[in-house]
Amino acid sequence: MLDIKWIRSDPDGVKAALARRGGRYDETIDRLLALDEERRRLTTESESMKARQNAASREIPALKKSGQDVSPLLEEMKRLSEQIKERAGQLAAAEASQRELLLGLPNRPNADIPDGADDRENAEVRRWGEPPAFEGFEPKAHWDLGAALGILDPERAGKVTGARFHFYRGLGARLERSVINYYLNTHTENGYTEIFPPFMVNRASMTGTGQLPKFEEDAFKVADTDYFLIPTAEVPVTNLHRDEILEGAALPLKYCAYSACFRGEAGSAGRDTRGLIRQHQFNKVELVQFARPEESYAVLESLTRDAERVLQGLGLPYRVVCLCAGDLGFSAAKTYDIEVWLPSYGRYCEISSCSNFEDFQARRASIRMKDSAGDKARFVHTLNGSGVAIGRTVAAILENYQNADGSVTVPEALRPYMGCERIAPED
RNA sequence: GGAGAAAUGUCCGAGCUGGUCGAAGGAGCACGAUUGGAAAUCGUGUAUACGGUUACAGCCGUAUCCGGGGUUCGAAUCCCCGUUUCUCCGCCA
Repeated sequence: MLDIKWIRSDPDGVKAALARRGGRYDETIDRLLALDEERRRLTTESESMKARQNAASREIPALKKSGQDVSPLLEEMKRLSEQIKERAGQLAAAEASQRELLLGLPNRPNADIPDGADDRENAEVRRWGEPPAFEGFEPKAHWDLGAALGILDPERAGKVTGARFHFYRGLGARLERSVINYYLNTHTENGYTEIFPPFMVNRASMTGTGQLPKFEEDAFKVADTDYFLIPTAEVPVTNLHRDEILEGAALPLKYCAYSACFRGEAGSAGRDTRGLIRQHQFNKVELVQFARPEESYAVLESLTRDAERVLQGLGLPYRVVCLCAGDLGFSAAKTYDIEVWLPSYGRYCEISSCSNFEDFQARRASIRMKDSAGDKARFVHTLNGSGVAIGRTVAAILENYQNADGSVTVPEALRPYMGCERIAPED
């Protein structure tokens, strides 16, 4: 949520900043300003009426005590009370409309990120590792490897549930579990506190991190409740400190969390229909940090490095790109995507997204900080990044570590978890 | 799932036969006095948000006694709905 004071004091600056995203927000901002003026007028009016009412409330008992007739005053107050109620209704309506418009506005992009309309204009920041050569054979896609090895079974998942779900089997299931454990262990050894969150959250939490109200169609809602299946552990973990004032000395708070993630993937019909890349349910280890505002961009750099660390540990080639303004997510001010090399796609493919939300989420979720008791509380900056997606990691391991005979070599770092060095076709 | 009880400021805890209650009292904390220093004692102070005004001092106003609605001239106090916690029963991993 943007600060209404900023919008009020610099509407043209807001319009210019949001225009970089490519959407049209000028009209919303103009409506917001008009509504804000109306809201403040109603506030002033109703507050002065309430002041009169409160004054009378103090007079009435005294007048009664001295035996005076208070009925004319009561008559006046009855009328006033009705006017106050009328104002209260108007004010509530104005506040609700204003909040709705504010909640619908995306975050302001950081001034330093590149301009651009879509992912073609993202800026590559660095690369790590080399795509494998595959001497003497044509590499297979992970879904073909998975079928041949008997470790991935989307067909039966289609029967049991529906499209975009998978059964993992045998060493496939074990590989998924090993990657989760390897990631969590790496991050907790690196100073992150492990969280195992609820996989369903309420509406306030979904609003706090920015999934609602605008993107309700993307979420799975549990029927007959007000709960949503989480699209990412970012939601429960960021909302862990909703409506709290954090101690400045404790910042940054660093959390990592495994969760299953559930996404409707509305609007992506026909994309990535095969394999593990785009599923309604997938696993992810997420990194979340709560930072002092003045440190948040340094934290974004270190958080991104922390996410990269696990790919380096697995020896998977990747690159880091800085998203251009047009490709930026709704809540983010700046985002680095980490893209892993996927031979079947013949290109780098998103496996992690590390973002600084500045105070956008903190304002929605009311997460503040204070250095000492006398200080005025101010909003923290929230950050998160996948550290990293598990299904896509498994896809990348299968494809990058495949051998000419159809087997897959287990990366060194996973062998203690897997208890084997190779995944070979079942006899 | 059923039946009861509860939710007050940083904490504990009054008020809950509606009226001057932002809210007694205590603890804690801060400052001051006392002391060679400390403990004890005494004194003073001790919420947040928003709006207005102003010299960023301050002052004025509004809101906040779990959340939301209602009754009333007036609600921490009465009524309704919800949430959470506790106790008992049921059910279970």
